Amino acid sequence: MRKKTGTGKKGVLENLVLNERAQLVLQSIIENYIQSSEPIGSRTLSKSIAATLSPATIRNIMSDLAELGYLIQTHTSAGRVPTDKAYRFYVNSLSSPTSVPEQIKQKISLTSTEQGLQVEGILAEAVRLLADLTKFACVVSTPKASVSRLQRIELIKISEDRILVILVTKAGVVRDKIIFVKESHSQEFLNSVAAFLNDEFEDHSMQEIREQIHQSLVDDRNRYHDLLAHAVRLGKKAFELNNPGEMLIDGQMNLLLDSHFHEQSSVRPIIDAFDQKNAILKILDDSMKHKGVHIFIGIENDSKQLQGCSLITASYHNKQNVLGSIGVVGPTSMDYKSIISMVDYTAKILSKTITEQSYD
Amino acid sequence: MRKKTGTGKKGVLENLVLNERAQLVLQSIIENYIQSSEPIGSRTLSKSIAATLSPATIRNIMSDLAELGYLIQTHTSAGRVPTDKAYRFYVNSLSSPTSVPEQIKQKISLTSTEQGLQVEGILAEAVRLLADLTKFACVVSTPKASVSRLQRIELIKISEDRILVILVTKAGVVRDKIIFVKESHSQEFLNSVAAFLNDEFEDHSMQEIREQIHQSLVDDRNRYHDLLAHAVRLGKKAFELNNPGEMLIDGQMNLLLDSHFHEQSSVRPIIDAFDQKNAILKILDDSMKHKGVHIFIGIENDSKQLQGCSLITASYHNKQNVLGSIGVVGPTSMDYKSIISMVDYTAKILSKTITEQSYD
DNA sequence: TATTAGCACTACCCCCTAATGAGTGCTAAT
DNA sequence: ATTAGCACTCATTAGGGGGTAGTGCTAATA
Repeated sequence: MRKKTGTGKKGVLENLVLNERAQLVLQSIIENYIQSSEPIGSRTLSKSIAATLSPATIRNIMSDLAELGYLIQTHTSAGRVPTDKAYRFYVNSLSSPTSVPEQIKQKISLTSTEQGLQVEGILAEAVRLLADLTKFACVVSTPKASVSRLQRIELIKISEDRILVILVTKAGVVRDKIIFVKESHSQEFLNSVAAFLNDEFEDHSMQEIREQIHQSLVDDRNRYHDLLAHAVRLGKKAFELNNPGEMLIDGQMNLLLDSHFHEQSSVRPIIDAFDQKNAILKILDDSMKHKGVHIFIGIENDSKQLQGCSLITASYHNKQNVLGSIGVVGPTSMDYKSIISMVDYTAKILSKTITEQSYD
Repeated sequence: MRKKTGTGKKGVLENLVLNERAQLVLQSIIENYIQSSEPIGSRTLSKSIAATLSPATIRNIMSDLAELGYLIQTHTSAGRVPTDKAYRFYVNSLSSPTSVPEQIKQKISLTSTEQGLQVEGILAEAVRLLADLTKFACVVSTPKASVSRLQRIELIKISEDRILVILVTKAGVVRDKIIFVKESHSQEFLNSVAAFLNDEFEDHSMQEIREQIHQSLVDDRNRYHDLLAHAVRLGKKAFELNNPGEMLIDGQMNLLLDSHFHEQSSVRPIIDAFDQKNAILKILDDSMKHKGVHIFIGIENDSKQLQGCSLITASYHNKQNVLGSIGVVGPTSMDYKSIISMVDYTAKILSKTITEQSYD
């Protein structure tokens, strides 16, 4: 640790703000480490750095940066490694959003819409694309059923006591589930019920529909007629909260094979987080609340399992609503600059593709 | 290599068939190796083996087995390791299908049907279950669209030039895709068309439907009336070969973490095979052709990528048809005995669950 | 004749040591 | 304020010896 000159406490810090040179050094360390994923020493740095500083000077600066919590050493005589705090500083200082190189841009195009795939198909392609591009694991949350609006409902008789419900939302998501009934209905009757529900509820949000159905159950009790009664009863079941919100994952393998995670054990908790889903879903949900790219670095994550990695997310939307988020999960020492721009660009293309598809 | 006594060439082999003792030794080596995944020496074996043989005797037998291609040595003074040929011998000699232990049986139960999930949901649960149980990667192929029979078709207007087609098969699979049209149709009109198609084609196989539609296109050219003409035209598009046959994967991670694959590099090609899908799909398809459990050991696989692993598959079915296959992908040194029984049992439960759901 | 005990030999594995080298912190000179 | 120089630390590497688990061969034995 570097001695501070008594009262002045002049070093790298003036009112706890890094001076320009220190910033340069820190930035340089980070970028070097991102590339090599090995501790950076003062000598190597003095060569690669733009400004001409001697190793000794750099050592002093590094010492200060270490004291401020931007760097740590794995052991006494090793080089320095950036902390999560350093990465945070780094991404914050990346004011200018780097544009994606033209050759990458060309790769980011979604063709599944031409094959007539629904939104989930598009999402699957997007997440695969991003995983291939970044060589990390990628996730995307599917549009939330509760906020999206009904396009159409279909009721299909499967057997005497089971009906297949198909819900299509304006956002372009198709969901199906089976409901169980006590009495048998003919397919014709189900058609009438479906027609009624479609007339009544097209363009209403799922949330709204649930409430209204619950309402009518009370209001219309006296002027029951057969169709209405059954429509309400079946509708109630059909619109019950189904799948709570899903996500698609791709490229998990990339994490295992990535050099930044030196030991397998450090990937294990992340894999577990993927299996459990909820921690990651929460992050994706949160990132829907504000526009633009979101960055969660290591220790900043609420979930312990994810504190060994960073997430970069961006929301995607159609004309009217934010639908979900797409993101990459990688080591804290990932190449933020390029990954951020890729996620950003992919999310934009995804939004564009979906918007074009559902003119809605 | 053991010297053969001149003319007789009597050792372990009589007419190229292993004598009983050699079989016992080989089996014991395999079982030991499956457990420890480390080369087996004559001394260790002489202790663990049932019959009381001295290490020297065992060495002689081992030498013969090595010469016959059942065993190899990693280096001169190391123990023996079974070859793929040995595993083949081993599984062939496993005549009696071991029954699944009761406590495992209890774990193998599919609850997704209670949650009103469609066949794909059930498959997803089955493959996850099997992956958790075996600690290897597992795959399942979804029911082939071409062979399954139509339950119902729905046409939903998405925009002026796009129609969402939903196909429900008797096997319980819901498929959706979007088709593009030149002229705009009202939803009412689409309903009529769908009604017509449903009347006409319910319970016909997809293959059949495609042929018949192509037929009518020729036959009915003179007695065109609007509905029919459009029904044929839309139907043609709707029933065009869509998704070529999908598969669900789970537990890929297990492979990376498995001790049998000592170095990561050996898993890489398998991962690639998962990404490309076709090699594995082919195996699953093949395994649909005959009943029971199928075993593909290392070198036996057509695909180079899969020659470092073994696959154990079993088909699942509903009342009438074989629908697809479920299987596990693991190291060649997996515990065949228990894995086989688990795959077998899971496939049976899967079939039972699906059959019960679609009484069809 | 089949089996086994004994023996020489092999090669990996583990542990210890020494040498290397990248890196630091401190101090004194610039 | 910067830098050169120096002593020091500690991970990594290479080399050497002992231990060990294994082999193949031969000769003795049942």
